[in-house]
Amino acid sequence: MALLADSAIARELARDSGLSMPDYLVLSSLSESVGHRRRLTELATRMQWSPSRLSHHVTRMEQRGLVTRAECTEDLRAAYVELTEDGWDAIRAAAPGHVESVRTHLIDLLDDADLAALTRIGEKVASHFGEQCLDMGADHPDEPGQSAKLRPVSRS
Amino acid sequence: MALLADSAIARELARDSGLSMPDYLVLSSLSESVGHRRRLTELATRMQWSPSRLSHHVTRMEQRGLVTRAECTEDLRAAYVELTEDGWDAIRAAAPGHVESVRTHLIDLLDDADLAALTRIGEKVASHFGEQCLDMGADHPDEPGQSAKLRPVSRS
DNA sequence: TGTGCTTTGTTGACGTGTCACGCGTTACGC
DNA sequence: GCGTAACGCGTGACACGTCAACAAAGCACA
Repeated sequence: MALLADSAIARELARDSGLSMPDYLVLSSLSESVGHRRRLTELATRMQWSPSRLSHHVTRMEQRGLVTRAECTEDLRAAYVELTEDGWDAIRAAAPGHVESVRTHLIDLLDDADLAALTRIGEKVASHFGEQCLDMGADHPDEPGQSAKLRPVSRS
Repeated sequence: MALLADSAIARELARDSGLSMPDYLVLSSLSESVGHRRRLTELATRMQWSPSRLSHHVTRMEQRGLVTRAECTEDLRAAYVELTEDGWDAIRAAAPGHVESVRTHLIDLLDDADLAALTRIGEKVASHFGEQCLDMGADHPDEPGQSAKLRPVSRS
């Protein structure tokens, strides 16, 4: 079910933009942040990732030139992850195709009742666990990085 | 949503039985098969896995003594995967706790309408893709290996 | 000041999964 | 039969994640 959709969407993303799904999520989240940068832990909690996971992934993305690490003068333990030019280009190029892909492989298949049921189920399961999957609001919707939320879509 | 449930269920499985989710799936599928054995490709298609993935995973499970490879005399290219004693013990020990876990973390949270919606959505998405996620029927329900289908559960 | 706890992040080992490729076997057209 | 294509499987390189251990910086408090 969702797994099928997921992997198809991921494949299309990789094919069309050379980005993996995690790449996309990181770039997207950074692109929504002030100054296109963010503290590692902050980004990790925001994305519900473990710090370790993010650190590993940032390392890989750094090697491909999509992001950089920058040190934080106020707190010497901390580190910033920052979008590079290439990273910004990449996410800008990838976003439209990706949301399109999500739409055709998932959203458009379902009617309003399905979508409602889906979000309802999501909420139940989420609240059964520790919650905090709520939203914690994007503070600077900058342009790309549509989080592909499950809200109904006004089809043309 | 499903991701949360998934990982919680996987964690419990690992804690209680030392099996990973993929381990469980392989063992479960084998336990439902005639002679507790199956051709690699056959098993792979049945599980919707790539042959490569299954091969890798069987290698790992082989090292832990859960399954064995056996050669196939009719077709020398082919190979069987076979449940060992230990593998059979492992799946038998793990199954009840696992279905219980699925129940408490997913099924029991949802009412009938939710479950109906979930299967409906699943079908839509599945049929949008190549289908064949239909059933291809287990040919020898032997005992364990409950596939954790999304059918409503008669609660006591 | 020093002592110990917390926070932040990195690292290594390892399990898992994909993709591309190679090798031997089988099937098939001629 | 014989050449070739298709099949079944294994493998290596690499991406992705988790877990546990660790280092360094901040912080609290006597």
